[in-house]
Amino acid sequence: MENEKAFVRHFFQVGVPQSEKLDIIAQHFHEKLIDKHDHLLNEGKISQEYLLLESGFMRAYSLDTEGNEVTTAFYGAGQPVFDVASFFMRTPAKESIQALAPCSGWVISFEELNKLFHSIPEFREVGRGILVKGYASLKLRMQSMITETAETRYAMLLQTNPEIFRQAPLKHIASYLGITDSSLSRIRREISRQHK
Amino acid sequence: MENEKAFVRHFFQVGVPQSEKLDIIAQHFHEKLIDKHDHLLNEGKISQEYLLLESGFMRAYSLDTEGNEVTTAFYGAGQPVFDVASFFMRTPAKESIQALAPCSGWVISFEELNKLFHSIPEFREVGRGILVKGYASLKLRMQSMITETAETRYAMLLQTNPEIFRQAPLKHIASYLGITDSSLSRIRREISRQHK
DNA sequence: AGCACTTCTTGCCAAATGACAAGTGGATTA
DNA sequence: TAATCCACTTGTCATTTGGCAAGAAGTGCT
Repeated sequence: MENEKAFVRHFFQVGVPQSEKLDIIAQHFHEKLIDKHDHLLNEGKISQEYLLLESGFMRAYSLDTEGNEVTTAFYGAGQPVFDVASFFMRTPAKESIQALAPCSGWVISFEELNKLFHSIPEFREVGRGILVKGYASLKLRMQSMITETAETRYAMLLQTNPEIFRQAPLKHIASYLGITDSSLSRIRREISRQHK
Repeated sequence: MENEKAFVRHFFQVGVPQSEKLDIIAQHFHEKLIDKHDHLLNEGKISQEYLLLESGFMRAYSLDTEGNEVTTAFYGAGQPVFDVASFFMRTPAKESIQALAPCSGWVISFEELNKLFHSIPEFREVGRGILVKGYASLKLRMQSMITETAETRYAMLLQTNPEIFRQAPLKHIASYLGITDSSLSRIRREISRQHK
């Protein structure tokens, strides 16, 4: 049996308990390696691959009207990585997805994923859950952006996602938090002063 | 025939062309009227109703840590209205949904909606499309929050969703834009000066 | 009509953040 | 090794925004 795809099977095991169905699901995923700094998706292209990231670290980013990069998401091992709008609506992506470390994972195409959704009800429930959770966390982030200061947002990110700070340069984290890298640097100085 | 449910049928007609399937779908929706200022959903409750708004105007809002209301969404006629996370994950809602004008529409329960999703593939495609579009527009809003000034966000909202300004008080619009009502007032003054 | 309440504006000042430029140290590369 | 680039910090100053309080105008209720 394809024991190399243990990661894929494990990922869906809670939602799809039956081993035979897990087999079918796992069959449709293919291994994917991405070098550091390489892209899974480029702005303007249509997202073709739904990736389950087994190891490594990635980020999504887009360009604002002045051409500055804005990091919109970070992805660690164990997370699904794809551009929701581009992948499901088959429209050109408004952002790029890039590896910040050497990455390995498993991909499936839109057509294959849809086939599985149609043939395995539990699998499409998992798929919907992934969408809904992404939606919910984006909403939380928006809420935090509106109601909290940059310093609080920084402190919370550091507490809840410390791995981001080990893998991403501060300028990416700054734009993710909605501030400039200078401001982030000042915030860090203030916090380090308080901790003396 | 249930011609009173023409709105529901029309809503799904593009995604579900077959009249017999539209019949089945329409059968599962029930009429709902909401008085001005009344709630479709209260924070802490589990969202039970997926609403298609036929007429009226609504908003979603939550409370920040200091107890201030933050408006997170506006809904006009023709839009689906529900708390994605609460409805699909069956968890307590983090926000409330309130009518800003007398509303009428059509609701379906989680169980009934799921039944339809499982039995009518085209219908679940429409359902996914609604989710994905909501996700995409929330992402756009986050991008705008990060890269644009409050004045630009105001100007764009006024241009793209002028109906909001006819139906919602400025304080709701302000928190939706991520600023205080005082700041919004100042922004409006500056813009009106420029237009002289 | 009268009263309370809400909405919106405005002024004043403080705090947060941005823009720009310079400088340091580390990593990479020719 | 030298040159270059990148990440991060820091300083200065301008701009944006918030907090707070007051007031005008409109709305709704009794």
